[in-house]
Amino acid sequence: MKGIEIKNAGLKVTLPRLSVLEYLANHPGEHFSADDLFTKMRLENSDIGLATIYRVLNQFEAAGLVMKHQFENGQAIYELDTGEHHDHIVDVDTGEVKEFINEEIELLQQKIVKDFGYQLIDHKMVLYVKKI
Amino acid sequence: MKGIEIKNAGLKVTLPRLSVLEYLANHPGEHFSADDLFTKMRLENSDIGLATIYRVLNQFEAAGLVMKHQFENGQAIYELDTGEHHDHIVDVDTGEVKEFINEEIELLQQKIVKDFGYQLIDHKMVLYVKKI
DNA sequence: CTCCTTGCAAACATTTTGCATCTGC
DNA sequence: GCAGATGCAAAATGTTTGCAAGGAG
Repeated sequence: MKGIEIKNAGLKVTLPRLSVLEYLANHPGEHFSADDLFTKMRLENSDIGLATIYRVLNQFEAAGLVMKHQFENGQAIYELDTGEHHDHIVDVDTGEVKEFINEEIELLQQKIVKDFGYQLIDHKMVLYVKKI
Repeated sequence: MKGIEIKNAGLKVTLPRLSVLEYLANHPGEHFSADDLFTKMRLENSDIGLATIYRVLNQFEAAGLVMKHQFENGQAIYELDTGEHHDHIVDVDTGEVKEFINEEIELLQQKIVKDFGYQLIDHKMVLYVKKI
């Protein structure tokens, strides 16, 4: 069960928190808005509230359990943080999101910020694409 | 004057549109939210409305005159589109935004999406940094 | 003169917060 | 039993839209 991760985050192990974490874990590689989760979790089982989903996602993000993204759609998108860093490809026609990683680019980014006199804390790269 | 660019976008050359475009042109390399523009333009001269700023910025974005960005702050940020593509470095402590471009990364991005069977429409890279 | 544009206020969409109730430990 | 968590409704935030009045061509 996912209880340990929640406890390690300093949070009580409650049903809504477990539900959110398990829902995300059961849908690896997928990306959900808070409202997506609300609608789908309501259908599947629970009587969770939307405000709780927002609160829980924020707590999980602070704890490093989930990642939050802002693509161009206005609403934030969440996914489980598996620890493996990756960037995103968004199909502008379908809205489909895929993941990728490229070591060469990662190294170039380090070099760029060092040249500016900074250290890299985080980064975000999104490629907007169409099918050929 | 900036009137020609507005006319070329198929829009009437009006005072609010001129004011926004000139304000951006007079502050090159800076990045503004709609509300930033509203507040600062009200102070400087005009009696422009916030809704007009949003409408004008959207029209200018569609016309390719300005670029719109979503960093992690919730509100959209606009800057003049000079035609020279660049990416962004955001200092997480100060909020300061700098611009950079790296040809090698641009080429790698093309290669990545081609390997996925896509064509690259647009992309966005933001490096979040701290001073060393 | 006509159509497009404006400013204002109201509507909207997303996210956060206040509060009484409920739950995990 | 108590501190913390929940659901709901209300508030807050950022952006868009309806509309009567104003302005460009």
